[in-house]
Amino acid sequence: MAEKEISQAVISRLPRYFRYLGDLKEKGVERISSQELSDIMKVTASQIRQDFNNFGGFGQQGYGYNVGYLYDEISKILGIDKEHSLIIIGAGHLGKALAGYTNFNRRGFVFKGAFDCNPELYGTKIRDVEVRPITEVEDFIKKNKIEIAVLTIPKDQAVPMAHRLCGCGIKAIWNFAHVDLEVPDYIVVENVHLSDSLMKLSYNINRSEKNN
Amino acid sequence: MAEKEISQAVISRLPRYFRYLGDLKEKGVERISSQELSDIMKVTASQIRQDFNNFGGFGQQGYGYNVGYLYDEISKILGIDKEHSLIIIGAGHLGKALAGYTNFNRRGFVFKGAFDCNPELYGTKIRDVEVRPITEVEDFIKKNKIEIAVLTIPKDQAVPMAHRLCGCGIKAIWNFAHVDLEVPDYIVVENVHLSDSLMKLSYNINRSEKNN
DNA sequence: ATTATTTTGTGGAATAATTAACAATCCATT
DNA sequence: AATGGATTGTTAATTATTCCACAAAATAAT
Repeated sequence: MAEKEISQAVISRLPRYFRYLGDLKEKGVERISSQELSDIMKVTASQIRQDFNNFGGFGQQGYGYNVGYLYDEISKILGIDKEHSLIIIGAGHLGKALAGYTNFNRRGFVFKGAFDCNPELYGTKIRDVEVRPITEVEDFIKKNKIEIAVLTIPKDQAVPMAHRLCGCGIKAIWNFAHVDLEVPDYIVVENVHLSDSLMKLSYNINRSEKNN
Repeated sequence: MAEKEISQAVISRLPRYFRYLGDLKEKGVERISSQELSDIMKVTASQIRQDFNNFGGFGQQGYGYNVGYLYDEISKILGIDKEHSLIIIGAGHLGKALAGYTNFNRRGFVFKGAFDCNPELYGTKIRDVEVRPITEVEDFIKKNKIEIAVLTIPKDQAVPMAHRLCGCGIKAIWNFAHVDLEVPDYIVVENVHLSDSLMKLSYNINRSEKNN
């Protein structure tokens, strides 16, 4: 099953297409051409067509793309047409913020559990889910077939925790700790390094001041 | 002052170099070659040298790079050798989480104010900073010369809020709302689209399952 | 039905990013 | 001081990405 590998550059753009198509769908727009989408999204029409073509043509010559159909196809490509179970490790503000995003739930990400090492939090609730001691995490993952672990714990705890998680059937880690995790090939890691993002912003302030 | 424009691909890698150099510095490592750094960071030595050379050579032939010096130079490039004042708009969990990152403070990002439109939050405190009504935001920015506004509010409020902010001397917006902001050229926007990140993760779970 | 118009899918050109290779040059040792 | 070894800075080659242009195919109009 060796399909042509699709570059992460393309994948990174899909959620944005998805977002705009969702908006269009809500507005009742039924069809759209790559040119119209190009105008709205400020990317070239050529790139839009190229991107969609990576997955086989979704459009029709002389017509354009059917918004609803394209929306559904992208959701299949992204794998958000199915449910994904998810636990949050680290019940601080960030963990709570992520658990609270109703948006994620709508997209099929189901929040099933929260864990922390602070005994004061045990039994408290985040969106009807009670916080459990971190010692129970392995069992919980196995029993509930959890796919995704969200790591919102300090960097020094993140590496050993990732190690623990890899042994019990987890498929992916959404990592908010400011550290690179080392995991086996078959485990997916998606990093959100907020401080990196803020430094990029800082650089661009600097640059903008020099140029203007 | 038209220096050669440096690609955002390079800029995106600088914070990661910075992080690793900081770790090395703490461990007391004084010098490092591109090859050694390459082994640790899992990128090519060639890319490391190429990246640093965009800003003029920081190394010395036959010696390598001085860790402390390189660290300082990168911090200057990123503009984190100076202080940046920052306010948070939206005092929910995410806003609180970001305000609480002691890391940011260490990097020179100084948390000066928090704003919300929920009257119940007025006067409550986040790290010794009291939450103010959103109506006061323009005055506050002007009086306190705020550089960065962190947007942690719902998407439908984000666009008009960005518009308000642009008029009062803000330099950059760190945007956590799931929407693209339209701002003038001279305002820097750094987006953190968490749902996009989660969708990418979902795609990669799918892919990983097909390939293994 | 025929023709004109629209718009995709796609091959190839242009641009950008990454990697390889190596001469220049600095450090370290004798 | 001279020699050998190490390692950068930099040019060239390779690979990846983006953009252009147009034939093919469908829609819409007459």
